[in-house]
Amino acid sequence: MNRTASIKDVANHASVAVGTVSNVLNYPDRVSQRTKDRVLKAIDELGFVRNDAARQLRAGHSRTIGLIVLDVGNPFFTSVVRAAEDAAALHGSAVLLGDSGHDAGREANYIDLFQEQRVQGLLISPVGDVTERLDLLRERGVPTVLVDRLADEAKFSSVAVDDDAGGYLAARHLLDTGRRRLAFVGGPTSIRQVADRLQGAQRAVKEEADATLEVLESEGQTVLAGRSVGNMLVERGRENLPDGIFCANDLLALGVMQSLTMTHTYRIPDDVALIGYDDIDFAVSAVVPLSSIRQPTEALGRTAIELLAEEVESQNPTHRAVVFTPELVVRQSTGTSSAG
Amino acid sequence: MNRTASIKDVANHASVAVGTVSNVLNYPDRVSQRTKDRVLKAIDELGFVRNDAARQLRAGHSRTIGLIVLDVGNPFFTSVVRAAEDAAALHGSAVLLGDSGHDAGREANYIDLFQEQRVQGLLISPVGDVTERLDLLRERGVPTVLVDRLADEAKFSSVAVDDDAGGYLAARHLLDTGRRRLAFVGGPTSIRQVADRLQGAQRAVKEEADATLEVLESEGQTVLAGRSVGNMLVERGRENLPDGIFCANDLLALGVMQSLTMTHTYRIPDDVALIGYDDIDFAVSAVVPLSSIRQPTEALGRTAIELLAEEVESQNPTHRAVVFTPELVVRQSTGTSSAG
DNA sequence: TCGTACCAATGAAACGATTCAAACTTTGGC
DNA sequence: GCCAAAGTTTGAATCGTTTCATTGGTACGA
Repeated sequence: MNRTASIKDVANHASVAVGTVSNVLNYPDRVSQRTKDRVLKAIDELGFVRNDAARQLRAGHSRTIGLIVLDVGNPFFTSVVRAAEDAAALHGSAVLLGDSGHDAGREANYIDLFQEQRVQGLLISPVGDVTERLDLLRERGVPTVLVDRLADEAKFSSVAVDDDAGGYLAARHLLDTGRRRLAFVGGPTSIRQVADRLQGAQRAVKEEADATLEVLESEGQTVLAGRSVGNMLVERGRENLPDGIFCANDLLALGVMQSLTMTHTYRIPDDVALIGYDDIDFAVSAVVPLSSIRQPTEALGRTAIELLAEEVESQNPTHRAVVFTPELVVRQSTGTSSAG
Repeated sequence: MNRTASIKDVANHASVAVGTVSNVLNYPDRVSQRTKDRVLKAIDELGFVRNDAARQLRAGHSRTIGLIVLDVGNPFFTSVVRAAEDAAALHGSAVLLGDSGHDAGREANYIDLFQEQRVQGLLISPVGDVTERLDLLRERGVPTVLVDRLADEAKFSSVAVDDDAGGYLAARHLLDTGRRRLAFVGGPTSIRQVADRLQGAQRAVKEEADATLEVLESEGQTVLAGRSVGNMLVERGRENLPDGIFCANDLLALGVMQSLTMTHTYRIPDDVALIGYDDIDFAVSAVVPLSSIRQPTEALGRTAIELLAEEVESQNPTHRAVVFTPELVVRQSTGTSSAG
């Protein structure tokens, strides 16, 4: 077999017109059972596969949606992607995935590629400030939904998670379990997520007259950064130790946990309660299973697709910004002091 | 602006023929500087973006390569993807990424989608046994390279990593640092990777007359599975403890490490050396930085693209199977007994 | 028997690029 | 000033679908 079969080959083989073959594929109800059978048989025998380029060219629109994330390795995005794919499948669309890796150049490449492919629309978790590029997309009429980033509602729809609420949730949980001398670990605070989570925590702490919140700025958001903050706490000694620690993400929390438990100086949660953020897979299998704040990633992905579908279907551009509230996951690291 | 500009609009706007616009885009050398400038200006003013569907339809082939992996969340695949994207970019192609999530249905959907898109070729890390489906692809003339899976060289090219060599490397390292009573942790051994790594380890142990290798089968490849094996070891007591442990992956090793160090009964590497496999990000930030076997994921991704390019360019199907040897990464967990 | 619906099937036109033979223009040698 | 060669530009044909006005056939009621 030399060339892949075309719809014309199928038509000849089944002794029908090309339009009929097309109808079998797109509007089966318009075709009688008898000819439908013949055509399907011919398709099977010739191994015909629809040429999407031709279909798209004629139909004027594709069946694909572009999705550009900052890092496919990040479980947060992995989960969003999975949900988006499933939701898109329900709409009969497929997702083309691009990984910008926080690199503006790669992101630009993907935007160009997806434009050339004439995707139905674009879901993007943008690198830094790309207002100009996104404005261009808007002018070109490519419906776009921002993921994990709030947008000017006059211009774009967006889905995001309320980090302030997440911070509040974490701190409130520590307070509810009787902790009063809290510490926040995270940094740099120039990162919006970190700042918002801190702000939420502060809001919760203000509700309790006798509660305090100390901010321990970390150098980055890694296990090692967490461990060095933890080591510092160990050195400060027992009387200066907070009784509840909220870390801006789980990696930091795992690092802090390593420092505090490695030396066997302190016990979690008896001496100090610990809560992280993101609920990564490792949280549950830490030495002391880690309480955390879980982001509704499936809902994010699903809703992003739905917002995009809205934009695609309706002509007049009414944008919506959907904000989700994260969820508290309680594990042993913030259990009520069990040692008694 | 209603409709996106076509090449014809550009031609009108610049007062040239459509063929000239096409030449500007594809063969700039054939066009004089003067008209090139005029055309580029028109392209800019109209915001023209090439319609890839039309180009592909006429040109007969696309500029995209399909890549289907088992799990984008797995750092192994993330790294392969990244390398493949970069290598493809050098060839002027873009990678469309599909995540089968170990699900044959999703995999089939992506294969269909990519066929309809008429990708240049397919890189796939297949779910289970898909010989039939892949044979179909071969008949249809879609060049295919298997990733992380050896293939019948008469049919497909493939890239893979030599797990036997990796197992040998790990065990040999333990032996070289003076350990003699080794243990292998992993399971189920029905997984090819696990079996091969074990086999390699056994080969190394046979080289030393006084060395032994005990197999501790785990239930899965998770931190928790590792921890339960570790707890079992702790209970066995010091005299029955191996002095070197090789885990089939890093998660298991981290679990074993938790058990052994949590109780402060044993010290790593003084009482027992520990080495994992995969060199995940967490390995370096474990309580005791974990030695591991690193797979050459970048080389895998790059080579897969190159093999595919070979198949696309040459007509006669000569397939190659490229096998890479993994690399030993020494960290503290197998350091020579420093406590002395 | 005729007229009217209705249902199926037809096939030419269109989508927007690339390709390529042909037409046109410029250059340089004599 | 003429001619050939080299360099540019042209525009019709083509890729494989979808779309849709039109045709052919059948059934039913008058």
